[in-house]
Amino acid sequence: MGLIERKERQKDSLRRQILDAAREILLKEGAAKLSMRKIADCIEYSPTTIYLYFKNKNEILYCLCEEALERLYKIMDASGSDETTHILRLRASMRAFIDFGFNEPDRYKIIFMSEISRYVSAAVFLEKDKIGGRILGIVRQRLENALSDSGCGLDPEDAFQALWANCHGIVSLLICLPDFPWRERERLIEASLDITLRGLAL
Amino acid sequence: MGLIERKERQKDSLRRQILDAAREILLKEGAAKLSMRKIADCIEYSPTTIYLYFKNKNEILYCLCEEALERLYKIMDASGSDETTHILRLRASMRAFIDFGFNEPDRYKIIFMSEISRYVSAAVFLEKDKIGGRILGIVRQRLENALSDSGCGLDPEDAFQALWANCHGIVSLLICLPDFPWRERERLIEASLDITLRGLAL
Amino acid sequence: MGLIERKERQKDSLRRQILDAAREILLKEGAAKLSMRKIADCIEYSPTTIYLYFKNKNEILYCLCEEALERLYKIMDASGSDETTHILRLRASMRAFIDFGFNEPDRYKIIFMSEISRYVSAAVFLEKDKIGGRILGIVRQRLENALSDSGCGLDPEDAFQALWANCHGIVSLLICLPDFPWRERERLIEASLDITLRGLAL
Amino acid sequence: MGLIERKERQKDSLRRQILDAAREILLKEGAAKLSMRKIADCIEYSPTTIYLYFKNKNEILYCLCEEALERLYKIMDASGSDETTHILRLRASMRAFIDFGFNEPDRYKIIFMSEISRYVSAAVFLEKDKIGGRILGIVRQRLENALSDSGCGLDPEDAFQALWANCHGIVSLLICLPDFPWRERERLIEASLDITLRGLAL
DNA sequence: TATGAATGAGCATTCATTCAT
DNA sequence: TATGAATGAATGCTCATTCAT
Repeated sequence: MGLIERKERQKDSLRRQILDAAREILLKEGAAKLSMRKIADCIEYSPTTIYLYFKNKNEILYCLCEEALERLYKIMDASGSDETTHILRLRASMRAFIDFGFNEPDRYKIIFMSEISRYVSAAVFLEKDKIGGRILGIVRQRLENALSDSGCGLDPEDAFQALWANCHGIVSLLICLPDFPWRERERLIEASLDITLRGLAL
Repeated sequence: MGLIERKERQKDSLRRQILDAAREILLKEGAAKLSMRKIADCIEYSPTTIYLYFKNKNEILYCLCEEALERLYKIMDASGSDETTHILRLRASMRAFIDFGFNEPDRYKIIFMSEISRYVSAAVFLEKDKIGGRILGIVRQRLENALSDSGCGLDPEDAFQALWANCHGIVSLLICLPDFPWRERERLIEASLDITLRGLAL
Repeated sequence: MGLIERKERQKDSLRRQILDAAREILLKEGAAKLSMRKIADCIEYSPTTIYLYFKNKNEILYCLCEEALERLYKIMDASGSDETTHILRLRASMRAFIDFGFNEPDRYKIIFMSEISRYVSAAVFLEKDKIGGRILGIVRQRLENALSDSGCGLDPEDAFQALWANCHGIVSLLICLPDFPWRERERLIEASLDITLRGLAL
Repeated sequence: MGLIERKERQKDSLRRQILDAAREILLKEGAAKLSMRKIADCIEYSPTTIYLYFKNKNEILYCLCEEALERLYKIMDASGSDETTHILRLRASMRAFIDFGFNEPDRYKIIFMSEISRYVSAAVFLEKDKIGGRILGIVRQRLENALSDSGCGLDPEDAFQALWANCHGIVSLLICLPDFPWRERERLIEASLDITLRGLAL
């Protein structure tokens, strides 16, 4: 392997380290505490060095967002693969979405609840073949399948959008008001899924 | 009369200006970017002056939240008063909640979607007789009434929390991703309400 | 008593209140915590009002210094009146001086150890008939009496200055380094007086 | 050599400038008025830069104090080495202490007369092997030697503390009230030393 | 006599970023 | 490729003081 390639690899590697550090800080200390200096300390390079790999802090956040979307995609894609009916597969992907929100709230927040989401996720969700579009596509497809099974007359896109909103609602509300005396989480999620799916006559 | 009253009014007015400026900044630039100086610049007073009207930054945030909650309460309280069944009253208050989100997104965001909610509204939602608690109480009561009519076995608090989350989901997701090709809003809201209420067997 | 006089009295009275408040804060919370606002709060007038009675904060400190000097004078003047020999009277006034330092350290500091001392006390100590001069006069006289009794050949002014410095040394050092493991205070003071007086052949 | 060394020197130099500026301000305007900004203005760098050389303001104060103490130690350590008796060596170190006060009043004030001493030097004087402790140790040892020669029954620690206070008294009083018509300094110092040592029966 | 309103200057500290090397 | 040095802008907040009334 030639010199150039090795250099390229090394370059990639530090880039990776930066993103990993940034993500770790983000997940551990929250977005407010994520600073260039902290990233630098973490990777044991000088803050200046980071600017050789990323234009600025925002670009790092942008990349984190992309990563988070990829992570969500992978989870959604894997969800429900061993389920036997359309409805169960649909339900599995809704669960996966919600679980992602609770298990990795900072990633969820960066995708759906942060400043940056306005600039990043929006675009990414608009087009079907972008990663955001593919994530939605999974759920949309399963919902369509389930709906066509059930023969109920609901418009699939109406249904999909409402369903997505419901899933988002439960995650974002609990994240925003963590101190509210919520029902035990597992129970609440299941109740919510039950209601939504029954509402869709599924 | 006369002088004192005028002075009082002037004092109130600057207080108002401060809150208005703060709200605007908060919603335009996010909670992290809201600073006393920025408020001061905006109202064209010195930062020091703000401290004559508010003890500190937190008090401003608190007031913003309180104001928004009072507005929401008024709306919720008035909703559905001319409806004839429990279900219709319930549906009316869900609509009112959602409409508030779309008609006054700034206020909605302050209550349910900003980081400040973590410091302020939480407490306000915890206690039944605080304003947040009273807002929720309206919906909770109507839901209970409707559920007891229907005789379905759902736990009312489970149902309430899921229902709240669903209402929040539709508002917050549309606010967060305004560019997504949503179904026409009215149609989407109604579809969502239909689904949720049907899911509750109402 | 006429109106003018009464007004004068009232004016005096608020002036007094201000000084009393300032002194209290000074003694209770230390010089660093003495602020105009705090004085105002304490006397339950607005900060602005203080400026009707004193040009600025410095003038208040100046007055406090004068007061402290008067207090010290009174103490010194009363000291040793029941003692029967020159030496005992001298020793009593040295004790009085040192005790004043420890009992009222903030007053002592304002006279001998503060910024303001540079501007106030200096002048006040230069002239014999100013209060500072009169304080020193008491000790100086007693020392002279004692020395002339003893017939030792020391120059009285040399002796006086050394003696004063010694008294100041013990107070100021203990105030400045309060955490040092000093001998028990009473014992230390007496030892120091013993040494000094013996050094003067008294 | 060359580059690194030069850089090192430059780095040291700015550190020095900061400390020098801080010392100057501290002594000219008092500890309360010493601010990072003022230091920055003085050295014509931005306030931020100071934080590249010192963790925070306290560290600067600490360094100032340490430096001054080191200087005093060096002087005390060298004092009286050519004297032939315990008493003369003791007297030489008292002179050295007093002379340090008059020759380098800035440093003396930092150690013994500023408010910073309360936060910094205290600790440094408490432990025998810290620099402050070592300074005192020199005098204490010489005094003990002299006392044991003389066979007088004074408690050595009592004597030491009184002696220290006396030396401090003469320096600090003359510094505080420079305009007072003091006896010629040399004469006054010697008179004071005579008195103190005679008081100790030495 | 008293005050409410307002301010400019100041504070320690943190941050993202730039520049010369 | 990497960095050390430096900075401008920002943060929340306090204080002594002024001015018009």
